Amino acid sequence: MRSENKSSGQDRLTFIEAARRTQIVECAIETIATMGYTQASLAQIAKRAGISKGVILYHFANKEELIERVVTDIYIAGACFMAPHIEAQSTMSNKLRAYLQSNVEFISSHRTQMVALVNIMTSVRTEQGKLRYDVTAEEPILFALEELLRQGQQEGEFRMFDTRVMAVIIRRAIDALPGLLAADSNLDLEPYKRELVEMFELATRKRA
Amino acid sequence: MRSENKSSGQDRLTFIEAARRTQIVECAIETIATMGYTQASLAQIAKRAGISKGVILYHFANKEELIERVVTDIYIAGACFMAPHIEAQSTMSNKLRAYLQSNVEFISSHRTQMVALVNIMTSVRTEQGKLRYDVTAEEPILFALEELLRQGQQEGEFRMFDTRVMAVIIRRAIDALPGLLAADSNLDLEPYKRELVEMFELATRKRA
Amino acid sequence: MRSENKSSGQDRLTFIEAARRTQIVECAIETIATMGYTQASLAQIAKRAGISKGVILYHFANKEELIERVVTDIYIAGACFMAPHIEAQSTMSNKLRAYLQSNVEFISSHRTQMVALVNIMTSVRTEQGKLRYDVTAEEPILFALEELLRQGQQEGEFRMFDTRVMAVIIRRAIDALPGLLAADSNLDLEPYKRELVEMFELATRKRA
Amino acid sequence: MRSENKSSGQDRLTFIEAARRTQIVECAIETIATMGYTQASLAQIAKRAGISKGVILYHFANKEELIERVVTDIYIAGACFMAPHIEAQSTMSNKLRAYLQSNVEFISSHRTQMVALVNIMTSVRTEQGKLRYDVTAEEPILFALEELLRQGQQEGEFRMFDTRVMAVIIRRAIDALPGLLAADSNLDLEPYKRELVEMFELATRKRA
DNA sequence: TATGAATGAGTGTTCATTCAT
DNA sequence: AATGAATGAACACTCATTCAT
Repeated sequence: MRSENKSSGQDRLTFIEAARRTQIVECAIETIATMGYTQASLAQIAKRAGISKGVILYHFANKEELIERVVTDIYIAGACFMAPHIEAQSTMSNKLRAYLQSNVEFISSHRTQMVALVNIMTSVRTEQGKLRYDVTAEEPILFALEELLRQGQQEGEFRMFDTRVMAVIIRRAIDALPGLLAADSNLDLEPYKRELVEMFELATRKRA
Repeated sequence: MRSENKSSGQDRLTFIEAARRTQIVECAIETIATMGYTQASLAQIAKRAGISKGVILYHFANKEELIERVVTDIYIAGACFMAPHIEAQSTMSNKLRAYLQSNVEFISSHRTQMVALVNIMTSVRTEQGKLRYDVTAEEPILFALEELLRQGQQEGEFRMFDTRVMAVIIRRAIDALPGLLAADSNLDLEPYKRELVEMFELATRKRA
Repeated sequence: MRSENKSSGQDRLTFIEAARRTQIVECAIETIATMGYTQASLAQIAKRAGISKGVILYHFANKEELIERVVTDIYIAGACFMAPHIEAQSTMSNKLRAYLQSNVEFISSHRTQMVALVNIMTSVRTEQGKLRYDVTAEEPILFALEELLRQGQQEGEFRMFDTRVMAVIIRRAIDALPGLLAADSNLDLEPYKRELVEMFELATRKRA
Repeated sequence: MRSENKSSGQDRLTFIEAARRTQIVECAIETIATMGYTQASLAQIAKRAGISKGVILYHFANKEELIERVVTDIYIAGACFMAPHIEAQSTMSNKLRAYLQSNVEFISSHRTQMVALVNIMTSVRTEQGKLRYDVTAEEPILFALEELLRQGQQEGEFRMFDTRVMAVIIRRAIDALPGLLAADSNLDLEPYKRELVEMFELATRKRA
């Protein structure tokens, strides 16, 4: 098992081990998306997976470790999906549009994951009571977006707004979508995509 | 006590009863803001109030009722503060600016309450696992804002965006602030206010 | 309840509270004496007391706090029993005899308590793995005995042995008795008392 | 493996098998000495040995069997060290002195083992809750010492004390040392050795 | 010979809630 | 109007043990 004897050389996981971990992560996502993080006890997750509670703690040292894995798995999937779209564009305003569009598309095609993710982000707290995975705490993500905006300003495409404020608002606008999906899982996100693109083009472009 | 024998006469609460309820609500707010909703057990709230756990459940039928009171108290205070500012304006774009400005000002001057509120909004769930007090679930608030936007469109001040989408994004942008305050309680909100006003003016105004 | 709101002024406990605490402590003692500390879970103790597990944790913040109470209760009872016997003697060698005799008598008349106590002393460990209540860690007790021995040396009654070593051996010799009782609860301790008195008289007295 | 198919041939163990068993026993000793018996789970022992938990249970039928092996290994080593010293003496009082001295020396030179042993002796219990390896339960050891004392009395070297009581006290005095070492692993045992020898000579010798 | 995987009973602890006083 | 007492279900987590490979 991974968490106990990491001494076994490489981090290469057994086939079966990797499969179990994936299965558990998926069941955790479904459980959290369905019942909310607070109700998603290990017992509930195990029940959904059709395994015993102990199995989870065999593969993950903690509930914390499981949740962290859920979060990073989703983040990585999102980044892998979005990156090519953004890099394919040359101007910064086109990159911003690609950022918004591909992000909404990813959310739209990964609804369960996104509902779970937002759930986690707004629920899990550190021992000091601060949100553990909050957008505002997700510095890397926020910073990358700020960087894009800054570059757009330097190259004369964007007006001189406060990049931190704009980045926060953009992330918040995007992160609203999973919440909307949680309330109505059949919601059509197309209008949101169009509107987001237009709105932030208007809000960022250099004034005439 | 209120919850059990509200039939036994008028809805007028005893003086002492009202005071106790107010005190408990305030302590609940402080506790939630400090430790997060999940850690804010009745025991913790009672401890902060210097009373026994039972007292809370004497004045409120259950924890749910207490939390609901916390939420509505804060909402009412916010609405009372914002309304005059908005009504003082005649054009819809000025009303929107007043909406944004007064909302940020209220948040800035009620930090503890706002942190608690956002905490509740992102934590409390119904039995079905849906967020109980989410912005998206706060139809009245969202609807009022949509109404303002719609009227601005009708009067030719605003361009023809999707009012629901715009309303959601505006609310999300504003609701980001308490989260930022929770992370850094000394944060200066002035730049956010300025930027929000400018951004949404750009995003809503009729194109040249 | 005591552990939660110690704000209530004096440490005066309710009648019923004190009774419950006493009852729980007694049941804890019986359970530990019967099944050993390791098996004496809160569930077992509660079962023996005919109450729910939660009641114990209502009256004692921790299992740790309960155990500490068990230990100090027994210590205090022992000290209260032995003190008058020792103080009644004027010479130090007579005080040592009174110490040994009264201690054995106390053990003999509090068999269950003593078995539980030794059980705890040899089982409970700190987070660093050291015994929490070991004789060797019971400095006050050891120190008091050393003091008696030292005074006996100063007054010329005892020979010049290492007081710390002698004190440890005396305590160990006495602490052996509960273990013997645990193995055979009907064991007659009289011979032990006589022999202990004689042995340590021979071992401590000034050589001819 | 040994426990299951010991019938399938001689009791001769494979080389590799013997080595593994020795290694596991040593790691168990270190783990118990370091963290205390209660914390010394199979997982911890396996971790220290760099092997999987299952290996231990492959070589030992259960935890109990492993612990028993730990205990007997240490006992045998102690007996092998002490026996020659004792047998080299002709008078019984000299034998008693040799017994005490060689025992303290063995303890002093096998600190880890002794700490582990005492840990086990004071922790492991039978299903009925009695100590499994307690001194008082170690009849053979106690009996051998009693025999030495009895012979000393018969040959007129020792006074007529109760041999059982004296044997218990001697064993308890000696068994105190590992506990002292656990608390302070650099403790110098020389004073203890000298004092023990003198004390028990005074306590056992025929009165003038 | 060895291991990774899984289990299920058990641990101490928290908590909203009930109820008699 | 208020409290102290009690409850029982739920929680994350630990552990010795089993078993197929």
